[in-house]
Amino acid sequence: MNNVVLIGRLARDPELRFTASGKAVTTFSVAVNRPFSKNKEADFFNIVVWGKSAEHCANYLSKGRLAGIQGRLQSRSYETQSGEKRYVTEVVADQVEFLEWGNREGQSSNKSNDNFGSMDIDLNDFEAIDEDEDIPF
Amino acid sequence: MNNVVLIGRLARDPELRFTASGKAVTTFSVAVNRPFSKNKEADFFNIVVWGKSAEHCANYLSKGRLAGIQGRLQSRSYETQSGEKRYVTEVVADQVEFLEWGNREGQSSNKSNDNFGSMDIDLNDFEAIDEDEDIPF
Amino acid sequence: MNNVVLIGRLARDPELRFTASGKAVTTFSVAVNRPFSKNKEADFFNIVVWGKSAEHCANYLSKGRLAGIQGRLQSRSYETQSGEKRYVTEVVADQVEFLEWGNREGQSSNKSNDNFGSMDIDLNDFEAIDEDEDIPF
Amino acid sequence: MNNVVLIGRLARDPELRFTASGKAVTTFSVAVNRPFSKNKEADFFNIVVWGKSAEHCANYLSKGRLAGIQGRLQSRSYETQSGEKRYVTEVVADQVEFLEWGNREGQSSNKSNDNFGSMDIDLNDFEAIDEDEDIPF
DNA sequence: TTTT
DNA sequence: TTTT
Repeated sequence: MNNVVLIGRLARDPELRFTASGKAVTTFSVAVNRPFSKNKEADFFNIVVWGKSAEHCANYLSKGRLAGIQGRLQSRSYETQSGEKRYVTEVVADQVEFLEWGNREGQSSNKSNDNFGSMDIDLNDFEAIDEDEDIPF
Repeated sequence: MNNVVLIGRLARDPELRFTASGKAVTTFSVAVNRPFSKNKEADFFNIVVWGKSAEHCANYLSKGRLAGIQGRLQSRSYETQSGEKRYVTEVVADQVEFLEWGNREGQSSNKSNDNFGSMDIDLNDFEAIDEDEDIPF
Repeated sequence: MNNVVLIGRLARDPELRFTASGKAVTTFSVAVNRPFSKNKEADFFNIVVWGKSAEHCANYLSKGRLAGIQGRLQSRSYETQSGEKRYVTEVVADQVEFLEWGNREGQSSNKSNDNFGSMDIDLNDFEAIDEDEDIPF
Repeated sequence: MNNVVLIGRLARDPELRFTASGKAVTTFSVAVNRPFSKNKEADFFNIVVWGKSAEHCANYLSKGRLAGIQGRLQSRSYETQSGEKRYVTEVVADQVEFLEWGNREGQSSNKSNDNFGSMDIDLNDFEAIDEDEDIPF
């Protein structure tokens, strides 16, 4: 059992990449406010989304937008350029719910929690990443 | 371990009551849309909130508002007027997050996920309910 | 967002059925103890499991066994034989973790949280149910 | 909303410390097996428990024991001895359920999911830590 | 190294 | 730097 649910705002725009085999992966950071914290403290977590949902996130989310995330916690290790082993903990999302909508330029509108309509997203012009390459946080 | 997280819209206005000992309890029903369901199917659940959070919900939530709910699942039995025993399952909320704000009369604005400011709510004029009385769904 | 996690003991043996199209569905009831409750109160919930996991549950779980359940809450209505409409809330499990193992006759052993090995289950001799027929709680 | 549920085995014995003001804090690492992973991969997470529950964990958990953990995800930064800023993500547990019991020396027995009986733990002989001192992972 |  |  490994289950995480977060609601928070994107701390930066999502980044969409592709594995060598063409699988989409989107990463972003989310700020989750602590309840009852007057000084507006937040925790920041790295989110990884795969597949079709990755493309939705890249297309519909942007910095500042509110999102609900359900997934699992994952620990991963990588080598630093100086040869050190480092450990990170991130959330691999199974489901991302857009709790706020708006055009990229500005004002948001609330159609959240409705279900997706059709969408025409263009998935060209994105950098490819190697399969199994480390997530580039 | 007993943990539930829901995001949905209030299907009706919340109802605030008080136990004989003065403890606040708010109940409402929430509609949670099923993902990928074009025909906009939803599941409806009864939510129970106790204490200070009950008062917040009564004051800030209303029909149609979007809320995030974290709590535990509870099964409860009661006698129907004809003497039958009936079982209900409801969610007892530990935490309710207001994902949409607006004045009671109408247009909503998005200040969600901010922390509470001060509030002046008047808790008079509410019906009392007996302590341990069944939740009146 | 609609997410439930429970840990509890089976209140009765699981029941495996099949839809007309051959899809496996297992139902059982689980008792979840309330924390800090000396008098051993428990909440009882109905669990529905579909597909391959349904077969695993029917084969490896039995009354009294401890299980971890992750899934989503579902509300469903049905007509009683006297024509009344009744509502039930149940948990549709995405994942069931066997936290206790043992042969059906008796003593349990703890190999929980290991991953599944191969298994040879015989799926004959089960009653068929109609597709979309109401879950028979 | 910030909610995590894990079931896993302790990767090492828990460590109990106290803040300057006398508040108990226990830390441990938990191994959560990935489902369907034949090669027995696991994710490892650091858990922090405060207060009375911290004392229960220190007293009843040990390396290898199975536990269910419910809490929230927390990001924390600290300075490395060489002056670098480092970020860690850990789980602050609200609730720890002991899914396996046994005496410290050896064989485990399954009385999990029962509620606590009385306990006599001696909280002397533990190192104090400064209030707000970094959790010593 | 961050969101509102 | 890890559990069964």
